[in-house]
Amino acid sequence: MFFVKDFYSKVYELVFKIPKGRITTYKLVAEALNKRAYRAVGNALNKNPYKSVPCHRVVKSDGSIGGYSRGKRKKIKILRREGITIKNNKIVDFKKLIFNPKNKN
DNA sequence: TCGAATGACAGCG
DNA sequence: CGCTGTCATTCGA
Repeated sequence: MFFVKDFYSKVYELVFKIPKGRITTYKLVAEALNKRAYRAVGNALNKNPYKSVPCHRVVKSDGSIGGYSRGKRKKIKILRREGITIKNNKIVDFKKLIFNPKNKN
C-alpha cells in the first residue's frame, strides 16, 4: 500500500527526473516504460505517495494541463513559476519543452 | 481469490 | 464530439 510498486517506482523516478522548466507527457512516460498505460501513469501520479514528485510537470499530449489533484489552477501557477508560459490552459511552445525520459537526456 | 469498476489519457470514426 | 483501447490499482462479493 505504501511501498514502491515496480511500475509506480519507474513513473515516479521518471517524473522526478524531469528538469526544471521542462515538462513531459503521460504518453512519453508510458512509452519510456515500454507500456501504453497512459492511464496507469496518471494513476500512479494521482496517488503518488511522494509528494515531492513534480507531477505538475506532467501534462497531456495535447499540451493541455490535463488535471491535477490540487486543481489545475495550482498546476498552471507552478508551471508558470517554473518559467513555463501557459495560455488558455495550454502550454506555450509545449513541444519545445517536452522532455523525453526515454532519451536518457 | 476473482470479477467488475475507475482513472491526472490517447487515438480513431 | 463520442466511443474504444490499454494498464495498474482499488472496491466489492
